Amino acid sequence: MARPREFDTTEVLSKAMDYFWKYGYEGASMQELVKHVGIKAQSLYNTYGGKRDLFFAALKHYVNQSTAVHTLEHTSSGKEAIARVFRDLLADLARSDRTRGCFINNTCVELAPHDSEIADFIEKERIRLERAYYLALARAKEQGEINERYQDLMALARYLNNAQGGLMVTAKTVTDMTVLEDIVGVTLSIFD
Amino acid sequence: MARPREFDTTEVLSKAMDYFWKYGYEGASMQELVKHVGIKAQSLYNTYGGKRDLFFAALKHYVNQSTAVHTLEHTSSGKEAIARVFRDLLADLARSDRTRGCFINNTCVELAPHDSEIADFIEKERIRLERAYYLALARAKEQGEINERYQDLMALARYLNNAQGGLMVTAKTVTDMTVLEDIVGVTLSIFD
DNA sequence: TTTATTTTTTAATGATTGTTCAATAATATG
DNA sequence: CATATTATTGAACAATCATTAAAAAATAAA
Repeated sequence: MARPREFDTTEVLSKAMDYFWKYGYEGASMQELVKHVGIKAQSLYNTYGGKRDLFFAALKHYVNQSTAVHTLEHTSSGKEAIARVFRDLLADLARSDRTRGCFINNTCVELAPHDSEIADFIEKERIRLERAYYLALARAKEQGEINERYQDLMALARYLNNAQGGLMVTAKTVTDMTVLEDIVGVTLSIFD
Repeated sequence: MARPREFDTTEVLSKAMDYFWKYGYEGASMQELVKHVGIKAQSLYNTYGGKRDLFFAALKHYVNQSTAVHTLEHTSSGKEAIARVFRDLLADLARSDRTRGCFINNTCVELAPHDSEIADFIEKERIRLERAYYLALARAKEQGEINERYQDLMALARYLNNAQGGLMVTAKTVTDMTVLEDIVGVTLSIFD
């Protein structure tokens, strides 16, 4: 009935995500982003709406392709699941560009204070990760992997979530991987 | 010899800090900032230089008026010094606007990847705080306040610094203070 | 009081911002 | 093939951006 789209929707979204992830919302200009994603401005506005809509879509795309929750849910040992999340994080930080940080955290810092809808989305993501940590901790407890002096598993989950978020911010300026390894080492020492 | 300045230099700088702290660098417009600080644009440019110069000056002003390092250095008990830093942090978060977060952390997220001079400044600040934590931990160790299974005091200092940074990011979306209290509780439980 | 120097004021600068207009091109269905 | 519908193209839009030009105002020293 009509002319078909010539680009892959999620491919362009992924490129837009890369750009916003690197430059943030205010730091990104649509004219530069247009060059980066490889389609013309009008096509972009037709398919995704305005800048904020595209940004929000990119943010949702980010959480869909992130792996922490999946790792926490699909590793049988609770303690090992948590350790693996942090191990994977360190491996990523050693491999890729550390300065990009976590897109969710970046957005939390930049936009959450000025966009309540995005703030709500981020808070729900935080709770989703918190729950995943909690369930892994509950499994760990059943398996006798939790030191008895820690009774409040929800507090532990929040603590781990916080450490993870902190790590992605700390990694933005730190060049020495030892710093990040030290942080993870002590963070996970509560299991010893 | 010449016409005297009609405004207080550090007073205006403090107002500029408030504005940049709230809106970030890219999110802040000079025309709005001018209204907020109460002097005309030309006076602003005469005294502080361009937008980035003013922002950098505001950031330096922020670290000069921050209290964590001072608290760590001027509390005799090392353990108590560290506990007090986190207690003060929680009190601040309960009292004032949580969404502002920490100006250094905000800037670390927004600008560190694109401005190496600012990244260097932030990294030096991180190291300064890390050292303050380390010295407090060394005092704590002398006073027998450190569990013997923790030998690497620098790793502990980095861990505490990371938890503090994470807390300021987490606080941006969290409305329930219990979450933040849980985080601090578990973070400091390594001393038990 | 005159002069030299600097601040303040008002208005404007060119560049860049996000977004859209108008025209052309490409498809599916009738 | 003709038509309806949507995608792409290239140029343009008003608004806002950081910054500054030019003139008036205020002071200290001569």
